[in-house]
Amino acid sequence: MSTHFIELCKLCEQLEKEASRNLKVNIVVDFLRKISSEEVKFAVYFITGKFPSNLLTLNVGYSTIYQIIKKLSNISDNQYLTEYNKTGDMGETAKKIFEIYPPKTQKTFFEQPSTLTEVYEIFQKIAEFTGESSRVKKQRLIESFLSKITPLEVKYFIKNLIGEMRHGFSEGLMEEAVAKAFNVELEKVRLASMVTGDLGKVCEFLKIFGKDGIEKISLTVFQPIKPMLADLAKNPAEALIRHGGKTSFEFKLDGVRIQIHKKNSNVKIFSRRLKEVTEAFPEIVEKIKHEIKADSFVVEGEIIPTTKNGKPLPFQYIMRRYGRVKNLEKTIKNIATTLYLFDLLYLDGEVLIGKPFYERRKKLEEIAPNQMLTPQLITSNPVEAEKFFEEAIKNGHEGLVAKQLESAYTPGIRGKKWLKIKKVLETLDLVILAAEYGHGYRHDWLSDYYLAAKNLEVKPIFEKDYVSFADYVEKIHNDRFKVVGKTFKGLTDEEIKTLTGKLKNLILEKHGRAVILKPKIVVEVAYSEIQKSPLYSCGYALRFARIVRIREDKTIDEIDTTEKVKEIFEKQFKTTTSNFLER
DNA sequence: CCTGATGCGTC
DNA sequence: GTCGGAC
DNA sequence: GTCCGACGACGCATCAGG
Repeated sequence: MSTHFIELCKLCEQLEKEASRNLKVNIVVDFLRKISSEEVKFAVYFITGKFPSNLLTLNVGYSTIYQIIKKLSNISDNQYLTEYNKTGDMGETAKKIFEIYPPKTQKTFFEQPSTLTEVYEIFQKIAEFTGESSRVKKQRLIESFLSKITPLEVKYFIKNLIGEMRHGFSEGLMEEAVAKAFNVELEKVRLASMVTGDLGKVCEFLKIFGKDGIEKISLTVFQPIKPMLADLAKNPAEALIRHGGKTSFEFKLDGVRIQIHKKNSNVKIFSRRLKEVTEAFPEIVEKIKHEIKADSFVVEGEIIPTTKNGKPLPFQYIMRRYGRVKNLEKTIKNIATTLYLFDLLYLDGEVLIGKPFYERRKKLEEIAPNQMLTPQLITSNPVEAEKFFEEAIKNGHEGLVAKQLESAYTPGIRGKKWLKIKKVLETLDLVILAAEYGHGYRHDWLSDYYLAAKNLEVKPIFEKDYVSFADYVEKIHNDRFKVVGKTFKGLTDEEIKTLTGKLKNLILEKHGRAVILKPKIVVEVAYSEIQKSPLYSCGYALRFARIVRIREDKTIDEIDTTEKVKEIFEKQFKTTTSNFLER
């Protein structure tokens, strides 16, 4: 017996209205129970709005869907914008538009509503189109499907294309629902989800084999596992307290997190989101083959970009290597990498994720050469810990990760057992030069802010062509300010609401959902790093910028300058890699 | 053959 | 990746 | 303590279109 997509859409509408998590879970539990084993995994994907990334890559985004909605309903940009502004949600907007302007179709009489299987097949087909004119093919397929279904189905089909459900029910609560639906302990569901990377499959397994089916799921070589995550701690001392007085500290390295699976001479490297990236790192594969003394294993670590003699380079460099298929050999010559391992999850037939961290690390030390391990310090002394932290920073790393010695490798339940401690940089005082209306629950507020520093060398760029909105904003202000980033983080909803009111009085120009402002509001901004920017005209951008507070006490004459930004950028890597960066 | 738009995945 | 809000 | 939904910069590949 198959389930209709419209039933699932109605379920999602209920989730959207219901605030209580427990009730949301119960609604989904009932749904999962009555659905067939063939379709239950589709339900899991559609409700959470996420397909396992190794399963489907749609290559359809916001922009394509916007064109489709416009074409099918024949509305103007302004009509769309007016409707979108009411909710800030693309699916809901399409639903409303199609209710008033239904797509012209040749609807067959007696057409049956689509089943979950049929809808999934559409997604599969969308993903399968590649190569020449594939974008048109994807678009046509979506258009023809959207013209056949009801506005409510359109809403959720589009939400699934984008992957933003906005009904407050995501992976975490879905795990709870699955556990409850099949009478299995939540921890077991989470564990199974972690080792398969696919909660839908876990659910299917439970449907077929019943509650004992969960015991059959365990870590397998070449089946990537979801990585254990870390919580944030302010400083090493806090980490020590939270870990009960004694803990293991490791350098926190700024690269890409990877897990490496090996069986005999076969090696595969997987990313944090379980994508295979073996091709991009042939030198790592060789190292693994020759320098680790074991036949089959799963290890976890970080690949960071380095100079030839192993000094860390800025994060941006690793991205030139990551996922690359073109000019791979040449890039390998220019950007070296260094592999650091920090965990061992499986070794020669034995699954180790249930074992305490110190034991896994000990076994890792037995099979891997010392220089391949992340530097570690086990201590109960806050002073020593602080020194170790300073050492990490001095060597050009991000900070430390603290790992409770007794902790198993688990998905994020019962408190995160790993804690990251990151270096703190001095904040910058910047002016808000433009803003954008937000999306979803923030659609009524100017919640995304363009942050700019004072530009001392005022050389207006009237003759120069601007390429980006940020460039245009600078031009409006005669280049007196330079944009160094955008942020939506740090203010409370209440502060955003108040600020929106103030900003509305400063509007110079409106551009769609963006506004250009008189320079007036000064904010103190924190960030984790200053990057080289190919986008902003001043050449620098803040990484992970967030507003610390609004500086009512400061005027725009007192904000920081682009010179200061440049100084901080240069200071960041001075100790380790300045020579490399200058060439 | 080159360039800009678009989407994906890393942090 | 980081943050605030809600349960 | 946990989960969720807001969205950032960057670098790559791919495709559309001149």
